[in-house]
Order: sequence, then structure tokens, then C-alpha cells
Amino acid sequence: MQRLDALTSLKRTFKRGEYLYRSGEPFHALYAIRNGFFKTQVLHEDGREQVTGFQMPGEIIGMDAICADAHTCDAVALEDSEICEIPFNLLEELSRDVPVLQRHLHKIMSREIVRDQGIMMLLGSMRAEERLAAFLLNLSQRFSARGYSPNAFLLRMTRQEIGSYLGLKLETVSRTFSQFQENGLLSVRVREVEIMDVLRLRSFVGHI
Amino acid sequence: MQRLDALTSLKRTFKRGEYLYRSGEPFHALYAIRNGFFKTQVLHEDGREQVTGFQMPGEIIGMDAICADAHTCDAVALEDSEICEIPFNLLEELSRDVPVLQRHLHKIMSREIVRDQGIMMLLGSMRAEERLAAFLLNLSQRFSARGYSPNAFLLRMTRQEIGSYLGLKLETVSRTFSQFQENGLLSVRVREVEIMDVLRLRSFVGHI
DNA sequence: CGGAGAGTTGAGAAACCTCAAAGCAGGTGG
DNA sequence: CCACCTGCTTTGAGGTTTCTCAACTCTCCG
Repeated sequence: MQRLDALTSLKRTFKRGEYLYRSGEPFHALYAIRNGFFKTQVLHEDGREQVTGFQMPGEIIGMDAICADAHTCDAVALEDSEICEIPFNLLEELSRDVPVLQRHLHKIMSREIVRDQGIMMLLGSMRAEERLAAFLLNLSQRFSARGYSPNAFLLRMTRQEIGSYLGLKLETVSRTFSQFQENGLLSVRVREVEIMDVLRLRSFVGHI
Repeated sequence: MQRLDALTSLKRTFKRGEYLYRSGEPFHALYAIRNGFFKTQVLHEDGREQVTGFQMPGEIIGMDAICADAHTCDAVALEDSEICEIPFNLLEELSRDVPVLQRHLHKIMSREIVRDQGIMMLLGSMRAEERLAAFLLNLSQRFSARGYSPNAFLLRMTRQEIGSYLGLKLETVSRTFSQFQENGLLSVRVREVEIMDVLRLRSFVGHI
């Protein structure tokens, strides 16, 4: 079907710091990240922010907006990025005709729900070390799945953003990085991270 | 369409403590709660548990299982309950023919994602008082939407389960209840809660 | 009526936060 | 191209919140 092409024909680029969408804006499309890095965040009335995720190429964002026809969070580019806009009406229409596409959409939404469960686990019952270890292992696995090194990568987000995501203050994140480095788990130079001892890192999270 | 009836024809009852499904079980249906109360929880390898939600009549659970064709959490009845099983293949089939149903399904999944965002906010950037206040106001609002009193209700879950959901220890939950009672926000008799001062309770969460 | 599970309360410990100061890196304008 | 400025990161010291451990009470079933 050439109609499928229409799903992925609309591309847009964003400079670092630009908003893909903001909370409250009307909903009309999902977005597939083709290149770059985004964060999603919820802002509280009193100014507190909660980073709810970091998205990398191949991942879809915007599904929060379906339920109320308006976005419920902000999406911000963490580096120069390119996205592909997927008009949701068209996606629904096509998925009525193409069961495989329909199931795929459902799986993507379900995966988001499962991802959120994992974050709840992390925020609700892990200590700072475990949270950071889980975060790094998750990044590692996602970089690996995209053909990048699972052991050495560049963090696109600040300590403050990592902290917000992990429910910690930036100082605690920084200290935990330093502690991991002292213990030979990581080699950290600001945003450059190299995992030196995956097994011990995993043992923090209980994967062993 | 009488096919729609087939979606809701399969009913089952559960005694308190019985499992609707367990993590790892194969996926074939979503479940609508008709009566009673459930909790969903994720179990960690090391025995830690994280309660990811409390579900009441009218709510749909099981959507986590779509992405990997297997459940990723447990669902346990907190009191004698009745559910309605919705075979997912049938639901997808029907939603291909009935766009309104299709959109409804997407909204339900999206609502779950938004709900999870709220919990991340709660777990990531609120203090114990704020978490409990948010939890009680959320229950209040949901009871109210079902025609029950928003101000007086019975908790179906233990302090331990509330604590797990809120990322707190049961003692902290208990102490915070006592503190709210001392300050005239609540009247608490174990599982019976009466909200005495909604406005002040809301002010904790920043809803003013 | 007894027992088991659930809840409350206290005291001390641990984890994390706050505030503060100093060091770094990267971008911008002269 | 360099110097400066801004925002990010690191590290320290002390304070708060929450947790842990423990004892006791309450409630609800059987």
C-alpha cells in the first residue's frame, strides 16, 4: 500500500532545546524519532518537573495525548533531531485495513505501559545506586539494539535531568557516578560513560 | 451488533486474595472489573514487590500483556469481585469494523499511560504527605465518579499495599495517616477514612 | 475465645537532600 | 582566535526525611 508511505512522509527537524510538543497542545499525531534524542517531562503547578522518559531513534512518542485529545507532557529535543510525524487519524484508518499494523500499534502502546511499570518499580522500591545502575543498563541495552556500543556512550542529558527521571537530586546522581567510578564499575568523564564491569552493575539491580 | 455482546459475555468471579492473572501467563484477554477491587503488582527477583495500581469497577486491566503476549504483572482481588473477560482477538476484530470502538480502545490504553505519568510524578518528586494526600484524593474522585461518597470510604488495601504503591514503608503510611488525623484533615479508623478538609488536603498536592 | 494478621507508635540509624563553594566545559562576541 | 561568561558538574558539611527494628495493640475470623 502506498498509503503506508503517507504515514511516514512528514519529517521535521528540531534544534537542541526545541519543543516537539507541549502539554495542553491539541493532539493530532504520534511522532517517530528518526535521529537524535528527546526527553518527555510533566510539569507540576508549583514548578516541579518530572522527566518521564528519554527517547531515542526508532521510538514513538505522543501516545499520552490520545486519551484527552491533548498532550499531557512536553517533549524536548536534547540534541539536534529529526522526527517523522504520523497523523493519528490516518494511522487508525490504516490499521483498520491492515491487522498487522493494528496489532503493531497496540504492542507499541502496551510496551509504553510496561516501560512505565518498570519506572514505578525503580522509583518505588530502589535505592539511589540501584536506580542509576538500572538507568545505565537500560541505556546500554537500547544503544546496543541500535548498533552502538553497549559499553561506551555519551549521555545526552544533564545530571539534573537524570535526577528528575530517577527521583533523585542532581548532587546525588553526581555522587553516585563518582562512587561507581571509585569502585571500578564505570569510567565517567562528565557526559562520557564507559561501563567497566557490567556484571557487578547488574548485580545492583538484582538481575543476577 | 450482537458481536459486541460477545465481548462482554464471559464473566467470572474471584474471592478475596485470588489471582486474576499472574506475571508470565500467556495473554489472551483484557478484563473489565464489574464489581469489587483489584491490585496489580510487579514482583522483583529478590522478592521486593511494587504495587502498580488499584482498580475499581469500570476499569480495564491486562493491557501490559499485549506487547509480549504474556502478562508482566499480577492482578489480585482485594475483595470478592466479578470481572468480565474480553477476548483480545475479538476486540481487535470488532474494532476494525467499529471505528468508535477502535478509538475507545486507544483512549483506554492512553489513559493508562497518563495514569502512569501521574504515578511517576508522585514517586519521583513528592514527599510522604503529598503522596498520601494525592492517593486519597484520587480514590475520592474515583469513588465519586461511581456514585459513592467522595468524603467517606473504605480502604480495601493494607497499609503495606498503600506503602508499596506510594514508595513508602507501611510505618510511614501509618504515621502519615495519624498526622493527617491530628491535623483535622481526616478521620481515620483503620480502613475507614473520612475526609474532613478537602481543601487543605488538596493544598498538599499543589492543586489548591 | 484465641490466634494471626494488620496497624500504631517510639527510638535510633541510614539515605538522601539542602546549601554552599569551587572547578569545568562549551559557546559567543569582541 | 581568545577571553569571558554561563550553565553544568563535583564535592563537602550539616540537616531532614524516611527507614529499620521492636514492642505493643487492635481487629477480624474461625
